[in-house]
Amino acid sequence: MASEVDILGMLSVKLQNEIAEVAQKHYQLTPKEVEVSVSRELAHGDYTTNVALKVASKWGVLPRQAAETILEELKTSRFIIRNFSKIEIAGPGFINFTIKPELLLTSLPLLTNRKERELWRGQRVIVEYSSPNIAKPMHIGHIRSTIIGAALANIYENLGAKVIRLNHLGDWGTQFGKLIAAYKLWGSRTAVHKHPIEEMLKLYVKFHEVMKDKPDLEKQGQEEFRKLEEGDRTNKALWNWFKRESLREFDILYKRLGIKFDRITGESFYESMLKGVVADLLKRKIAIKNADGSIVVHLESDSLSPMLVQKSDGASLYATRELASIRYRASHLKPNLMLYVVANEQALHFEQVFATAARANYAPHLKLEHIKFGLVLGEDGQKLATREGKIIKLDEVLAQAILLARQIVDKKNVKLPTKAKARVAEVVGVGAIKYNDLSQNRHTDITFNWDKMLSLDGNSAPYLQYTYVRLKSILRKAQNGKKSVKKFKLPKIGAAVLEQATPSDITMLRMISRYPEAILRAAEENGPHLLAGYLYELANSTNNFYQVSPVLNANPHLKNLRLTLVNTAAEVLKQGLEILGIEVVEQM
RNA sequence: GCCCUCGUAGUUCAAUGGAUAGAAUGCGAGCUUGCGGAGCUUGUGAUGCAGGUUCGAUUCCUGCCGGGGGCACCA
Repeated sequence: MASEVDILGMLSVKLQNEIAEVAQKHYQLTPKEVEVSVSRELAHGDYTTNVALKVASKWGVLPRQAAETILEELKTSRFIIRNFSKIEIAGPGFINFTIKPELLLTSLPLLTNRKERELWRGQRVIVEYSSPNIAKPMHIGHIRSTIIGAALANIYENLGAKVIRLNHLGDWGTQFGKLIAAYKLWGSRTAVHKHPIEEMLKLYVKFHEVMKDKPDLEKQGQEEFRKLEEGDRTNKALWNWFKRESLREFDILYKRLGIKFDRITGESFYESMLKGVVADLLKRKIAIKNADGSIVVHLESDSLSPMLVQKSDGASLYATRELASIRYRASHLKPNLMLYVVANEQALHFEQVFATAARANYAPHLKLEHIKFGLVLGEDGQKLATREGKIIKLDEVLAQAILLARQIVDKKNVKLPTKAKARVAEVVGVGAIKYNDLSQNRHTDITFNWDKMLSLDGNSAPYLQYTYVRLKSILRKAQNGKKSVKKFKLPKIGAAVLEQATPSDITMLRMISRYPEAILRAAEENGPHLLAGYLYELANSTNNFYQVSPVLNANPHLKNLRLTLVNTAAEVLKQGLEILGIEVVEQM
């Protein structure tokens, strides 16, 4: 668990070795029989590095007497004396080591410097996220992939990786045959041009409604897709147009959400490679051809159901395109890790695709990972289905959130210029929506709820943004109108000032110091909520801190210390929120 | 039937196998000096059931119950 990315990590690793050594010496155990695990946490208001000693199966947890023996020896160690202010046995199996605050103080300036923690330097990471279907509105279900994916991309980038952000559009497949068929039957060029996605969705929904009475319609849709895949001019032109119009609408949303991609390539990009993939799988007997002409990969030996890679009419499938994309990306983009940020409902699909890719060796030296997340369910707790037109549109949710934020700004900060108010409403509204998703474990299903989605109190983005604003306000006052905040340089502070520090100062110092660890853990678990949770705790300590500790009116030594804490906390909050894709403002 | 996933205060969510299971919200009680009350302090209240592994289980394993999703010509 411990990695040497920051002062805490370095101390933990050394401590681990130190204790293992002493334990071995006294109890003649081999290194394998000594297991030392390290955890770092803020416990009982006191920041300590906690070491749980577990010595093989011999005694189970370390007995008290053994712990005391080890403790006595450790107390004479120069390393311990230099770095820790307090050591004590704290319950069965636990020895608490309290790190000297001055060590944390000296490492403060390094915290916001990402060069200090580039564990992923030289690695290439592909993050595929958002990936909406063209011709359909982006609904509330797309928000999770978009926001979680963007945050993960930022997290890996912050750790030094070269990140490639991919938007793999759903722009190919039978659904477009259906849309083309529907357009040919009932479509109007002017209507589609006026409200592209809205109109295309209407056509798609109508197609499925009519299909209930006329099952033949389904075949018609499949036929149109087959023609599209064979290069039919009319169909291709229609498809291109649908795609253009859709992207135009998506861009507005992405801009508002502050989401960027390095490549927007869609499934159709791999169209020319599909036949090659199928032929390759057939040739190497990974896939077999059925009597009806369909081609399938049997995965029973991997305890998976078979995966179809070509339909009996010769058309391709989702899985075929996925395999082609893996093959292409592995050889052209050469990533070390590829993350698919896609809903849990596609778990089987990815297991099948990954298993097949492994057999065909399409992704050597490349780790493929499905970052799955729970669905956003309707207020009735049931799945939201596009086909039935039962959706909550993303742009409506955003508009609502911004509106609500605006009402609050108008009330809370009357003096702010109108332009600034609009900006605050935008940043707060969008931030609240994003944070709502990023602050919770991605695995659970979310039941959509307007009130919760639009909540601006408590554990929410506005709370963090507000904390940042308060800190900046203090810094502005501290520099007394001189220059910009950016140029404000804090004087050096010596360790001696810590003698005057209050518990609240030390808690702040310790909270701030945990920042690198939060980013690391978020990457390890592919869970942005771990970073969000940390930032919330930091904001919490901060609000408590300036409630009880005067900054500007403190004596000069304490004032310097506290200004340093305020400045660093503000910087960490800003940077941390930026990694999550949430903006801050200077006043709100 | 098989597979994935979830089950924690009234509600919405946390908790690398570790210490007294944390927050938010709701409801109750407080906070004029000092930098912004979108805040702070404080009370209230929870691990679906039954086994197993372990010194120790919300966490890992097995079974059951319950919610959601998926299981070849949709994506």
